[in-house]
Amino acid sequence: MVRIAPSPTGDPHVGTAYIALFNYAFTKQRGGKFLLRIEDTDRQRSTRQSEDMILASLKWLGIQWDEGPDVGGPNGPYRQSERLDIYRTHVDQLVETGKAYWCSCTAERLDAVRKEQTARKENPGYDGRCRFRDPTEVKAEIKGGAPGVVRLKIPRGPGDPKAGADASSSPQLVSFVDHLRKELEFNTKEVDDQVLQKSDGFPTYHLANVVDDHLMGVTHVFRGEEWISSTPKHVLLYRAFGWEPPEFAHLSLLRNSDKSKVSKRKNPVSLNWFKEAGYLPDALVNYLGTMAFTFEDGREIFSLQDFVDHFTLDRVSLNGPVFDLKKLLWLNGRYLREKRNDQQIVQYLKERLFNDDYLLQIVKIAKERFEKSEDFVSYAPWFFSAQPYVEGGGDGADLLIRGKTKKETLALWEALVERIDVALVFSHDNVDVVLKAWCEASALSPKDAFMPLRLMLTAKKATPGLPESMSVLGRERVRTRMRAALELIKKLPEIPASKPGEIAPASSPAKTTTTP
RNA sequence: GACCCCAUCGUCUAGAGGCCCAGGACAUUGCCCUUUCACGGCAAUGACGGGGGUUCGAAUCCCCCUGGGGUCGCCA
Repeated sequence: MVRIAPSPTGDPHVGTAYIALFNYAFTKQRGGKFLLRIEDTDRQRSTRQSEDMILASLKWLGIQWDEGPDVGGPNGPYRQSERLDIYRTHVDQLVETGKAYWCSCTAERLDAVRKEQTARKENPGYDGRCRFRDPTEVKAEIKGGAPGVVRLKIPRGPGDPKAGADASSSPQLVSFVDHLRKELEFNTKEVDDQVLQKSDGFPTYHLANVVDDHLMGVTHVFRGEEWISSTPKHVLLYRAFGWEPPEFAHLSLLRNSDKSKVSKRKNPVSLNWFKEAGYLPDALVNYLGTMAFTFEDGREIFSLQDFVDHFTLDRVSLNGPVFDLKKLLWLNGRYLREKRNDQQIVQYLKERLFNDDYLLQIVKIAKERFEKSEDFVSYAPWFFSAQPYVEGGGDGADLLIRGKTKKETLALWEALVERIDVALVFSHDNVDVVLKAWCEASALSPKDAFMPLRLMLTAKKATPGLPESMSVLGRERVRTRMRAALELIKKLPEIPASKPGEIAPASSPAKTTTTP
């Protein structure tokens, strides 16, 4: 029994699919079950909409689970928010057996402690104040309104600054086997007295995932490398409950081209985007498979079933693979040519690109501007191409903002992408607000800023209004187009002024015009 | 900074001591096919991070360094 346990915050992530795929292959090969659990313990950020998208995306990719919130199963419920009483019981049990304790420290105090520790060059972490206090006193404070959390009492060894009266005489080591590596060992002085239950009564990931994995009968945990350093906490938790931990294996993380952990700021990561941008699910699954696995016979093109059939842990690689959109594109092309017939492609185009819903949105914002059907095609081709500006051969010179240097322009566009990223809903009205706020904060006039923006998104000077065009394109496409265009700007020679075609002297007054 | 993980072409990787002056794929470049562009075919460029060991012999084993990454939250 394995699981994928996504957190329903935001868009479905390509990393979720990647981890899900490896879990799926491992368990299906040995006839095991695959369950999907929703880790919605973050009350603020979890949404049902996000959950729905994640489920839909994984299904789109053909990765189907045997148990989950939508299909049910013997180990439900599969949403952590529906298992609160279970966690509470378990937390109580830990407190009663002295394996965990209540803590009433405020966020301010914790910050201060961390600061001091950092200043003293100690590792930041909870200092264990409430661990050594009278529990009834702590309880009273919590009743009186102090925040109340429950922390795990990590066994402490000698020389551990957080040990207090609990220091045992021998070093406290925790080890576990990572099936893709070897035995990994940690000293508990590197492990924090982790919060298990937050002050809102919800469990933290650490508690919920351990309790659920145990109760749901999960035998193997395949997850991202980012979890290695919290695995000791989990092992200690299993131990506190008196349970046997599952087998662990940590997969290396997908990377941006600069080798950092893949992120939306540097790469498209939303499965929604891949779907909208015309990537085929089987091609994407194939590609994700190649990110950390190679077939013994060297084949690079394989189906999900092939992957399941041939998967083996000793052919999993641990280098952090760079997610290379170019290679995915090549693969996708081969799938389109070799694994789809003409009829299927027509069908696919209708569904993905020329579906009624999308066309309707476009017509709604563009119809005033055309008089016959073909006008529509010549007027709005950028609704149907991935990167119109870049593909159109633009060099980026006309994307500079009037009166700004290259560097200033880049900073401004970056700031706008940032605002677009955090906008709650990508509706016409919201985009309008975002654009206006950005102009205002940057002391820009829309007149100077909107044309280059329009160009980078559409490669055209005449388009429907920017906010409505952007909202129809959607956040992911807007971000991707902007990022691609920014790369072009970066390659531009350093020219102080920004009027295309105009060579400004070194003593250009451009800089003096940057502030109104 | 502390702890941990990782280390072969620009990228994904093959390679589990001699078969490797390192093989494949993407990307790049050139040629062929072709009215064009693609597709396809052929070819070229291109890597074992550095230093010590072990060994008759090391990309492969060990150590150190370096580099990259992750974690250090009442987020997962």
